[in-house]
Amino acid sequence: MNNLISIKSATLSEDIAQQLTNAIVQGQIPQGSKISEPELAKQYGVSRGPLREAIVKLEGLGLVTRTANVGARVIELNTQDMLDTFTMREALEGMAARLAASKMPSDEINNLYALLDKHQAHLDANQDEHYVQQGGNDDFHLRIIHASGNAKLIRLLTEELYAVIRMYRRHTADQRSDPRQALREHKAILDAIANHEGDLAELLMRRHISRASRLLKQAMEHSAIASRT
Amino acid sequence: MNNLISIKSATLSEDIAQQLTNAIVQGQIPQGSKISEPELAKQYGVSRGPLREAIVKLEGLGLVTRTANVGARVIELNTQDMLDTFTMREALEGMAARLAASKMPSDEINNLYALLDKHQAHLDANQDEHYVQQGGNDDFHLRIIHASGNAKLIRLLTEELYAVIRMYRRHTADQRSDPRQALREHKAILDAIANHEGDLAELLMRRHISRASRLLKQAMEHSAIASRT
DNA sequence: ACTAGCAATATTGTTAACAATAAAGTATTT
DNA sequence: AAATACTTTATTGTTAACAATATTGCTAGT
Repeated sequence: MNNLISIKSATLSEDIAQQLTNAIVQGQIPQGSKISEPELAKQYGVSRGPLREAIVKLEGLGLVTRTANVGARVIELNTQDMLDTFTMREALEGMAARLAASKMPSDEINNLYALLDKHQAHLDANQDEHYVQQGGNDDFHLRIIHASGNAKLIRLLTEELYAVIRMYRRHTADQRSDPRQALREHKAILDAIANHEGDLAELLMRRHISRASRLLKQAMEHSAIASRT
Repeated sequence: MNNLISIKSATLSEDIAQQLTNAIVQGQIPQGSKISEPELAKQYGVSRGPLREAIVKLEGLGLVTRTANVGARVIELNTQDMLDTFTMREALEGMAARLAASKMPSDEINNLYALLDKHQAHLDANQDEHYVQQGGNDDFHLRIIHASGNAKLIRLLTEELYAVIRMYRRHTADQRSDPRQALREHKAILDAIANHEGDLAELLMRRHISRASRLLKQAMEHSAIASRT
């Protein structure tokens, strides 16, 4: 069951943390469910020590909440928390776009234009398929974040907040997102960056995320996730 | 030695994490020093289990860095990391000020005006003493952050990033900060919030933090901290 | 004298047993 | 029959011993 992606990390604890993160983000461990230490330890074939360390890490990532002498539970997605999280994203990725506009080397800008062309081609080819934000190295947002050159910002967005964001994206399946509109916005942001217009880049990135957040909100309110409370 | 503030938490791990955080922020455990598990365990009178959990938490707070099979080291403050951190603060606290401008109830606004008056009185009384940003409930910034009403933002700023920010503040002693100027800026920010001018509040908060960051940079470059590398 | 390889030591990672707290179930009382 | 107190059970928190890795110090060779 766990032979999906079994990356041998340097330490068991890291390995388990990674696997647990994926399992939670992908919904294999359902929202609100209790994390039983003995059960999971047996399931992953480790002792409770490394498993507990992993749980502490997940708590830091905001994927589980722990209460003393009771245990850990997987968080439950709800509209308010999503809105709060995306407001933070607005602030942080907006700043990332601003920084990128002043620092991004021209060859990387060209790479990004090429990436957007690739996305465009993909959209033209697969007419109806809803163009998922892939989350890999082809993710426009990740590229902008890295281009900010701010190590702390990069770590916060790509390591600490990213898991939760991915969770929201995945569980709502981005049904109503309009991929062509998103791509247009990406292009506008990149144009601003290419022209070294930091103010504009920040503004556009904020609007882009704000719009995504509104769409997600609608999707959540009309889906089972909201009513699962 | 540790009877300074020995808060009995529900669990040993939390307790140790709190004590270690304070010890690092206040410099009792020096920057760059190695965290020896056996040593600290003996010192705090606990076994290595809870201590390790505490270290994992501190890693999440960015106070220590860990490498597998080698151990944990206290971070070393340096100018670049400080600038990166304060850039994030600009984005996040700027957003907090914007949100506060749209949400803050009028009685809390009055409370804050009273607080600033108190700060003013304190400055008038103690002419030369450099008005430390106290970090308690009297801290203007904390009040604005809480007024944002964004639970995720509050947690991030006051629980995850705050320890490191306090560390920078303390280790540079804010020598060159001009408390009267800072107070004027606080008043301007509060005015904007009182008038529900979100854009302005955000702009002013960003400038305020940016200025503090420039001053800190100067202080660090002319102090022993920068040369300790 | 300096470098390279090896042995010894100490530290971290992991495990399993023990203690303490909370949850569940049962019995007893009103 | 319902509610409360108590007992039992299971889970979390903690400890101490064991395994594995990295560092240190020594020896030998050039």
